[in-house]
Amino acid sequence: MQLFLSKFRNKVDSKGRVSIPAQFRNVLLKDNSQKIFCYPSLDAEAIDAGGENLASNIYELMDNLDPYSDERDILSTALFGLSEELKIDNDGRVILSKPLIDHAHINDEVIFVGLGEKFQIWEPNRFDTYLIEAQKKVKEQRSLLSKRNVGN
Amino acid sequence: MQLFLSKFRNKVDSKGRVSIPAQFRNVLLKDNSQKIFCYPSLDAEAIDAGGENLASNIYELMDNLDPYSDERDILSTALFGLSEELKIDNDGRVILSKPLIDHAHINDEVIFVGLGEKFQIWEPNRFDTYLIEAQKKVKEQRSLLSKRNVGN
DNA sequence: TGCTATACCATGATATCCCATAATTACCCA
DNA sequence: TGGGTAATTATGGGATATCATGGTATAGCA
Repeated sequence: MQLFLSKFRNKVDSKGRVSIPAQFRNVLLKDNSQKIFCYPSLDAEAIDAGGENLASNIYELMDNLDPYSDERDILSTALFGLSEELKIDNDGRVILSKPLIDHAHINDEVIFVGLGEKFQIWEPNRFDTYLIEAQKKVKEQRSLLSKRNVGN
Repeated sequence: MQLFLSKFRNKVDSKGRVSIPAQFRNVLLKDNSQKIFCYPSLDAEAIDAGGENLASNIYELMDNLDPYSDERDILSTALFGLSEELKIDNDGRVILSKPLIDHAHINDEVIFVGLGEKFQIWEPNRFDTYLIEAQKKVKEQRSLLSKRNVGN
């Protein structure tokens, strides 16, 4: 499978349309998908997105639950109820839904960030601060790791 | 099979009519259904709904139960006694019956939530509280649910 | 008559489709 | 290697179709 890599900054136009980066579209095509599957990230103020592949991973999760149980309803509310399939138009654009825009605080520009088998859509400033935080954490962990590694 | 996904907020007009979201209607069409099959949710103050597919799944479930068991009696009363088929009119709307409205405490607006093979109809405020619970639960169970994708 | 359900029509908002353009990138060949 | 040409891409705008919603009219029924 081809992976979503690197990041791109695109505009949201007056009609709410955003171009999916061409590189990402190519990955989606291999996935034979004219849509992207999206949902609000659980840990971040961003949108998680991907193609058929990502979608079917989530469907599989749900398949493991008892079809008519209370538990399944609750989980599928949060997973399916907040997910969307956005059609990609002929020019390679999608329209983000209001709930997704709100969750990610998106205004008139977004960053697409490749994460391998999925990608995220961020409001640019939030992504910057997130990135700085993330790098800080990596450094901390690395110093922990290297101290430990001295021993064995 | 196509799934019910995402959520939509629609109005109930003075005659009690509600538009079924177009996306859901498309799923129902694949199911060759001009009606929706509805019943009060067992565990929630909401309405469960779906197409032919949902109805036949429930019949099937019932068939597998011991004909003279309490379990079957209870389920069949709870589901079939209270279930209805609502016609979808030419403009894509249905009229919710009084019992369904009462059970879900519906007023003049509703939320449609896709849950995969079925969807639910909620009074918006009640849905909000339920959703918060659902999200909490997903986060708790994330480690169980997802090896890869759902989380980060 | 009143009530209810159904069919039909009207409208504003939104989404979708199609085309145009500028900027960038890929390609080719001298 | 460089330079010019062609293809791709992101972005904008206008026209059209779809959708949710409200209203009117008609028919059935008690």
